Order: sequence, then structure tokens, then C-alpha cells
Amino acid sequence: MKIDPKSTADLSAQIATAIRDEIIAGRLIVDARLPSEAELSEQFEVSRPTVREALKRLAAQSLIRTQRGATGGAFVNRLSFPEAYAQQITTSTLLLSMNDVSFETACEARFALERSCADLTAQRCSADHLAAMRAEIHRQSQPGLTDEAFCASDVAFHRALVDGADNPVLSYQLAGAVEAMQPLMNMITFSARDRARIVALHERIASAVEAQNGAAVSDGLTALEQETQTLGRSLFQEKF
Amino acid sequence: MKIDPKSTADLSAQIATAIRDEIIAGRLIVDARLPSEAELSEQFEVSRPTVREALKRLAAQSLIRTQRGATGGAFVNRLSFPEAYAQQITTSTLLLSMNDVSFETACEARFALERSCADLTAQRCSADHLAAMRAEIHRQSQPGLTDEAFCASDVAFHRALVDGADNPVLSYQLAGAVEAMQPLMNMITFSARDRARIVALHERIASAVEAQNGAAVSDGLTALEQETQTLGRSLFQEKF
DNA sequence: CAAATGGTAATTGTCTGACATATGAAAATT
DNA sequence: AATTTTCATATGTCAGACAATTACCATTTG
Repeated sequence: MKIDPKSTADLSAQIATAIRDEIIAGRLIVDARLPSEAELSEQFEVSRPTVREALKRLAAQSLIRTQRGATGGAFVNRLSFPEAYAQQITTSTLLLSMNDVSFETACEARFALERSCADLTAQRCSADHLAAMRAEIHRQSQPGLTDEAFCASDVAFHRALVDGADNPVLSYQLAGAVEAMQPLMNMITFSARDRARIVALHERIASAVEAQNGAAVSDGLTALEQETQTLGRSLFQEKF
Repeated sequence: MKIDPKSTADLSAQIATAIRDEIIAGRLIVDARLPSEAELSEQFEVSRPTVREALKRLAAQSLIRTQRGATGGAFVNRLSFPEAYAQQITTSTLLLSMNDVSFETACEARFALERSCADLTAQRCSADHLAAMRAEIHRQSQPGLTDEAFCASDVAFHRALVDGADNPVLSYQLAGAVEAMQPLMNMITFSARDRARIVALHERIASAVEAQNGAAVSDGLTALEQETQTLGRSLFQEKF
């Protein structure tokens, strides 16, 4: 592990990259303990604050965790699915909010991706996930729900639909697609009639899942996409 | 912007979270300049190294960039698609390599997701993207190619297929699914016969794209998934 | 003898102060 | 007017110190 002091990049960035490469290449395995900050300082020939900045960079990406005390130190972290979810959602949300992505493009991608779980969910959806979907449908039908609560329930419904595919990798990948759309959906003010149409489509999708009919689930999602696009067009002209 | 000194969490983590929330909430917009490190030290009532560690955490997530000099400082960064790609791929790769995900599960998710671009790519694929796919097919047909080069070309083929949908959000989301599989694919040693079958399926997919037949693209991907699963089963028993 | 107690070393977390370096802008000079 | 110099400001890096936490070990005590 050596770094180039002549590079224009920050030393802490170089050190972070060097350690990250070790982890990705598998030379530092999960739960392995990194050398102490003092030892890293010597190895890289930099001061301890510089090493610490490098370690914080890695900690921000959940690549390492640190522990104080006698047997403490920095350990290679097992990236958990919840952590990966959170990172995925944050990145996706920021990407959409910062890049003049049209509602249409985001919506198209979101539903295209979500349809990829249609067949699997229809085949495998557990009673629990189906019940969760139905519970959200019921919540969405209640009058007097705020727009935020309606949107949150909408996300929960889709989350249950995705999780019904019983494939954690798929759930992880779709988390970004589904949740990152929420801020955009929150901009929509739903009329009672809009909500009724959406709830009806949710019911149609849930029934298709119950009937283990993947094609029908996919069709329901497509119908929901068209409904959402219509609502979006009434709000945004082209970009936002 | 205040922090809780009684919390068990690191001060730098709290400060990073506080600033990140400001960015996500839109109170700090793109290209806005954060207060200088000295000013942040005063505001949060911590020392400059602590502030710096917080800023490095944000820099690691590409949320800010820093610049030295008189008019320098930390600025809110516009998260670019390439940066988001890179983060997505790193996270996905680590998630798969660290969590005993079966080859079958990963493969299933990957192809399920990739099929979501079948219709869009069939409709919209440009001549350039189609040519890129055909170029990779040609490269893959060459004898004497190393396994790594064959896999890299495989990824490039799928990347072109995904990009053909002409939806950057979709490309971003699928980047993780497609590229994160590469380390797993690299573990497979392809026989000449294996390669021939894969190349034939690629050709079948490219032709379906050219014919603007989305269903045929989807079917081709499904056939490729089955082929890949067969190869995977010959390598791994259950977990790896 | 077993268990509670206290000390000790190791390690991260934080602070203070300082100097190096880069950079834009204003001031001085040609 | 154009160029050079100077300067202020900001980040990058360093050294040293102390605080807080924690595991381990020796000691004391019941």
C-alpha cells in the first residue's frame, strides 16, 4: 500500500482509494481489522489527521466501522442490505433532484423497472406481502388522508409488491427506483377522483398477484404508469 | 444547524448528517458555497479537524466538492450520472461479494431487471448503439480471447443494450445490476462451446432489437438467463 | 477458590496551534 | 494599459496533547 505524494489529489483521498481497492479486491476481508491509525500514519508516511480523514471517507460509504477501546480499531464492514438500500435511495433521490430529469423519463424508468418483478411476485408472493399490499390499499381508501400520507402508503404498497418477488437483490435494486420517485410524487396534489383511480389500479394489481397472473400484474403496472404520466403532465410542462 | 453533544455518535457524523439533510431538503442548492471550515467550527462549536472529517464524509459521497484558494471552499456538488453510476456499481458489487448471495438469486435479479429495457430499446435503439452491440458480438467471436476480455465485452454488450433504451435513469439503475455481476461471471471459465452459445444468443438479441421486436428481445434475455444459470450451476453448488 | 474490584495499556475521538499551499483580487510597477 | 507583485483567504497537512472507551490482567475480598 503506497501512495504518490506528487499527485494533485488529496492525500486522504489517495489513502481512502488505496484501502478501498484492498477491500474490493478481497485482500481485506469482512471483519478484518485495519492497522491502527498510528500504524497507518507510519505506513503511508502521513499524519494521523490525514489518515483519519481517509477513514471517515470509507466510513461514509459503510465500507468500514470503527470501535474505540483496547481491542478497537477500524474493521471492514459487511455491507448490509439496509445500508445498501439507504445509500441507493439517497443517491437516486439526489440524482433526480439535481439533474433536470423530466417527470416522464423518471416515471418511465421507474415502472419499467418495477414490471421486472411482476412475474416473480405473481409466482412467489407470500400471504404476508399480499396482506401488506391490501392493508395499504385500505389505508389509501380512507378519506382525510394527507397527500404525504397517501404517497407514503403508495410507496409502501409498491415496496410490498417488490418484496413479494422474494429476491433481496431485486428488492435492493428496485428500492432506488421506487423510493426516489416519492419526492416527485409529493409534488402532486391528488384529488379524490385521482386517488380513487389509483386505489382501483392497486386493487387490480393485488388481485393479479393473488391470481398468480404475472402478465396481469405487468398490465396493471402499465395502466398505473399511464395514470401517473397523465397526472404528471397536468403538473409539469416538460422539465421541472 | 445544531447538533447534540450528548449523542453517542461521532460529532463528525452528526455534522455530516446535518449538512446532508440541508442538501437533500433543498436548503443548500447546487453550487452553493458552504461556510468556511473556520465558520462551521464556530457554528457547530467544534474544532476544525472535526469539521473537516465531516466534510470528507460528504465528499466521499460526491455531495460536495472542495476547492483551495481565496475564493475556494466547499460547494454543493451536482451529482453527475457517471458519479452515480460508479457509486451504484461499487455498492452493488460489495453487496453481492459480502453477503452470501447465491449465484442463482443474483442472476435472476439481473436478468429480470435487464428485461425491463427490452421494449424501450426495441422501440428506440439508435444505429450507434446497435453497432456497438454488433461490434462486441464480433469481438466475442474472436478466438484466443481471455476470459476477462470475454466478460468485459459481455458487459459492454449489455451496457449498449441498456443504453439503447435512451433513458438515463434506467441506464443508471441497471448499471448496478449488470456490472455488479461481472466479478461473478469472471469466476466462470468459458469453454469454446459455451462462448458460441452465448454469442449466438447475443446475436439473437441484437437481431430482435433491429427488428424492433421487444418481446423477442425479452425472450432472448430469458434464454440467456437460462444459459447463464446452467453455467452457474456447474460451478457452484448452492452458496459460494 | 471464586468473584468483584481496580489498574493499565491500547485505541479512537477531539482539541489547539501552527505552517504549507493554492488562488483570486487588489495594489504597485513598468 | 498591461504586467507583476503583494496580500488576504481558504483548504491541506502536520505535531502534540488530552479525553473517553474498552479489553485484559492483577489484586483484593467474601
